[in-house]
Amino acid sequence: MKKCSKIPDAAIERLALYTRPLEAFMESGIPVISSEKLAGFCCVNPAQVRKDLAYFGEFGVRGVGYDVGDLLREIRKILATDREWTLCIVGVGHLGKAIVENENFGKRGYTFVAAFDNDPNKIGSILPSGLVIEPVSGLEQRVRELRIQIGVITTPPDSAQRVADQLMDFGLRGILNFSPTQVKVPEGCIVENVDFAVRFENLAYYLSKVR
Amino acid sequence: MKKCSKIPDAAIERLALYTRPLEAFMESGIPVISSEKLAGFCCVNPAQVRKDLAYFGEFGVRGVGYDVGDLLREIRKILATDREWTLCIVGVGHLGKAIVENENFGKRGYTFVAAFDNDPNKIGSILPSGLVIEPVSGLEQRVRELRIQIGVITTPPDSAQRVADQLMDFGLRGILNFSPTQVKVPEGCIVENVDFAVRFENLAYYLSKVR
DNA sequence: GTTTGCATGTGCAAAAATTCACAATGCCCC
DNA sequence: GGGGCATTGTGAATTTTTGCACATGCAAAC
Repeated sequence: MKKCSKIPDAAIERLALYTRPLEAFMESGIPVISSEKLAGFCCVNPAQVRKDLAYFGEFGVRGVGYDVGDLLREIRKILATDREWTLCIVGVGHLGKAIVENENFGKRGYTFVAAFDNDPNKIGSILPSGLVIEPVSGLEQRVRELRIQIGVITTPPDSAQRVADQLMDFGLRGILNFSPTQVKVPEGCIVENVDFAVRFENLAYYLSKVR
Repeated sequence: MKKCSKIPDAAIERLALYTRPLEAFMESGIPVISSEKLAGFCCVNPAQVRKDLAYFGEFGVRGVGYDVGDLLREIRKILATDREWTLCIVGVGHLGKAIVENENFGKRGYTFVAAFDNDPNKIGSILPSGLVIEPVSGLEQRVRELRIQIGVITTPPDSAQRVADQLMDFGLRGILNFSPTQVKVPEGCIVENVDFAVRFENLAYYLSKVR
């Protein structure tokens, strides 16, 4: 196992990707998988799979492959998705609601414990999941008392940075920003900006090239 | 201008990113921007900005910078987002609805012309945008008659690939897949898989490293 | 018209990521 | 219990991407 070498961001990204087919194999009762097969499902090179895993340890058996259950457990340990994370969401528009309700999220144990919005018409109403929409003014108190670790931002872009700054002030360290702005955070905090209109723009580019 | 050199995917991704601050400058009436400033807003290296643009032409003025309006127009031309694209969505759950209604999408001229679902309770109901939910059985006819170019998949993961295959059969070439499976498409078709639980998993990883 | 200043565009070097290719090694079968 | 098979783990080669550093060229000032 390598120790000090820096691990590429892309490797972490792929690690998450690998879990998807692994989960499916788990359900189908397939006990063992080779790097070649797994790579096939994820459209990557088999050596890539092995190298990505090698950053963190030796999880396979030579001549055999990887035990599906073990590997899944190991990857979850690496990604730290084997523990409970408490999230809150700020901005309960269509997208915000969809994310809170998303079973893909929920199934993986990312639990939203609070939802905030500034719209007086929304405050007090109850989401299908049972969460009550609270005013943003209560952010500080709630973040602290619920020990919220991750803030998901689904506000309009012009409030995104402000909300992020607030959340950070209140002691939270991780942000998932869905608004189409690059939110910046100080050293020691982490932000993932996920502007998925960008994906559409890429698609448009590549589509305009073919044919 | 380089001609035959292959353009990195990451460059295309960043091009889309650059438009965000550019749009903001546009609104604020800032007429000209330097690669350094723009890079700052996007958290990249100024040389990177210049190089990304250089793949496609010379858009700046030496000693001055880039005209905001011109550059925005040029990037949109490159990304092919200056033209109208007709989209449909398959799977109108929370996420599907959020995407159709998303103003960030709508604002950029990506118009959904049809929405499909298999749930009899949903079929016939009208989305806030005015779109009527149609049965998936009508997919072929509608894709052809509306000349739909891009399919957005927000079904559960186990139907994603099947839906993609159908869409492709019906002549569509581009797919934006939001379900947590890697959808595969034949040569000449393009798919963007956007599994945003992956972003959460990355966040969890990096959060577990700090402190 | 000439000079000065400044930001672009780009060749080249450095760094990073990916892929190859093979030695290492555990399992299964005889 | 030993040999062969299959697949891992990994050093080295390759490819790709990024960043530096500076020559280039435009504009504005004088």
